[in-house]
Amino acid sequence: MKKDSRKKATIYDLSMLSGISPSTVSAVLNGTWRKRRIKESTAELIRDLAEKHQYTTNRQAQGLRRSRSGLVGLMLPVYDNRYFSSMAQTFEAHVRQRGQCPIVVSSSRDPQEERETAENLISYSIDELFICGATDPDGVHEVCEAAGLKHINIDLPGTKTHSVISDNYEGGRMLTEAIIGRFASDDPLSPDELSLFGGRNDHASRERIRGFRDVKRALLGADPEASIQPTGYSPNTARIAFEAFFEKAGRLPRALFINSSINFEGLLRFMSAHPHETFADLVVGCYDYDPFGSFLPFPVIMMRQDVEGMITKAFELIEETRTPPKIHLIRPDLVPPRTALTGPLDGLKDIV
Amino acid sequence: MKKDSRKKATIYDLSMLSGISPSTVSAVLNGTWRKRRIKESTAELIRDLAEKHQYTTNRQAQGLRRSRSGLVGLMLPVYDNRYFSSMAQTFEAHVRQRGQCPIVVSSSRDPQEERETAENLISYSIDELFICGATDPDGVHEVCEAAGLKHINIDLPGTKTHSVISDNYEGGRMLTEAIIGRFASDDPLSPDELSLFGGRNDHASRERIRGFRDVKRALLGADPEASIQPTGYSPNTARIAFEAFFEKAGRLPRALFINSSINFEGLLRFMSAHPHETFADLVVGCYDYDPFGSFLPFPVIMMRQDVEGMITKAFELIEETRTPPKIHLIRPDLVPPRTALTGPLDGLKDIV
DNA sequence: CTTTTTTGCACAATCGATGGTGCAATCAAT
DNA sequence: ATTGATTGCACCATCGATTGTGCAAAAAAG
Repeated sequence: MKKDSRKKATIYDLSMLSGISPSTVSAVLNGTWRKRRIKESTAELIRDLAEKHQYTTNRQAQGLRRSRSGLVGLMLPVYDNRYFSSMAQTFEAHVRQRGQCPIVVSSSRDPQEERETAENLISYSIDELFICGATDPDGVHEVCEAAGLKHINIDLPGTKTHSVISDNYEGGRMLTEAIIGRFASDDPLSPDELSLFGGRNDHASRERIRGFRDVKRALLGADPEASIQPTGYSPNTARIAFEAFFEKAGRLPRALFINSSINFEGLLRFMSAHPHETFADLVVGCYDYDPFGSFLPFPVIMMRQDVEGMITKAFELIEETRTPPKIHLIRPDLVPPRTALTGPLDGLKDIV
Repeated sequence: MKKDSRKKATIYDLSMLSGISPSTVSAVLNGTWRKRRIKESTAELIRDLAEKHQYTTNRQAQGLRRSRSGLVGLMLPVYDNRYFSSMAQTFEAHVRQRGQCPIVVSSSRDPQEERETAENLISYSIDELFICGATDPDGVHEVCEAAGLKHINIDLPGTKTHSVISDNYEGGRMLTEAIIGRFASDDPLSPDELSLFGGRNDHASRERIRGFRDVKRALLGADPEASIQPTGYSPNTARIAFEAFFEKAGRLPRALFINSSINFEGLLRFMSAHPHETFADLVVGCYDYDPFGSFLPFPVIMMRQDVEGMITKAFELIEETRTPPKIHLIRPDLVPPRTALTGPLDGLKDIV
């Protein structure tokens, strides 16, 4: 019946079978047939044939001809935390809704890898690229620009194209205020009892730290230099920093501002090596929301970045290439301890 | 200098510029030039020119010709939990190491969407597909088979091709034993004090439930039917089930077996509506590991599925198409409360 | 019954890379 | 010097879909 059920049917196969020219078959199947004045009955015939032979268009050929692929890319630093995984989840939903195919890749926060990954995606003629949390957004920009690829920065800003990021300064302020607010006025926090851990020398960290400092100075009157410990975005370096602090001070600070949930995992590693009592009076503020993190045995205040808002805004802005690059701030939300928020998964239907 | 720095250079451009034929240029750039007896000096010349003009091969054209794309696909149900996000992270690392390009998509546990997603990926001529946690693996198999695409099941097994999954029965047993073991012999658990929540009618849930029942009967002597509540894989249906139980019984069971971290989030939602005291003597066993979940204020025993092991095995088996389909079990690990394990992120280098 | 207009479709070039084949030029062998 | 082998590369068809163009046949206008 079929020539080789193993090989996919092409427009040429359908052309042979129907005696209709390949170009007409193509027009019918890609929807341009009205414009080409193809008879309704011919179209019908071809559609039936296509269905019968399970025709699907070869996207490589289509992409080659059209020089676009229908693929929309999202480049993430990593997958494995709730902030970035919800970013991927939300992104997917948006792209699918537009009838395109999402493709997500990670680039490990390595500038070199970021550029290579972009090159690679470009070689597949992706239509748009969302650059999320890139260490060197402008480097990636060069690559995209050279290929005429629409792109936009998310989470960490660049200077060469629009960026949609959290309002990290405001977020830093809110979180710091909330942490300090947890302490009663009869037992107030002293400046050296509130430390910041995690992050590195990127825009987000700098802004959060700036917010932290401003609020700390305003409310506690001082901000010793030693209370800031950027440890990079890894659990282990954070753990080591906590251990070091503990060694030196004999205890943890009463209050911690942790720069990301990844760094928070460093605190978990520290915790597993120490008894409960070490954390009896600890208050943690964490920039990033993780539902389980919110229910730990001590008060954990979290900042939830508005992923849905950022993605939505990014989709609007990626079209906008006439105006000069701008940074768009999206306000994050303060999440009180013991709070279970809904997420992108809640939109899915569930079958039992 | 360049004709249009906006359009990427092709082998024809390099051909024009060098006076060397396109086929020779192609051979040099794709590495087959020795086989074609191209002079070293010619190759050198072309390589230099390619470098100078930032040539990168057009993968669509290459894919069209070769009918393979260099893309390796991973289909996930969802991104947004630590099990699947670590799956994506680990998968990426493996694919990159093989010099291919990973592409990850999610299909929302919807059989229809699973098949369409597969079709879609196939139309991009992906080389291999890893089908993870599919609701209808055999449906996806048909699609892959028809296209002659190598594929393999992970996490949930199919009957038509090899599957690599957790040893859910053993895992269910281990977890149930561990939960029961938390209760002292002077205050032992009664059968109706241990309930299972979450999961649906899939292979993984069934096996875990079977393990749960077997151990429960062996150790506690009975297993009332009502103690099993499959709620689907959504936080909210799980929350509702907890609420319902609480309404009826006036309290939660002393011990819970929760079928996945997604369902565990349903417990968090329940918790946020109830005071701490409700959970004072609760013991939870959760199938899936989440580092933050491990540190909640009550004992949480978790099963970590061996993602690295599963991916590694899957890569081995995907080549193996001669032997009849088999299910390969990978043993998960029991994680005691308050344990922070390292994950795929720990392999990345970190720059501060 | 012509001429003009419209309808319906076929033809052929093109996108960029690949690989089988063939043909000069160079070199080795007799 | 003639034949045969080897080297080095160009030519061209091909992968599957798209799209500008052209041309008959049918329909409408005169």
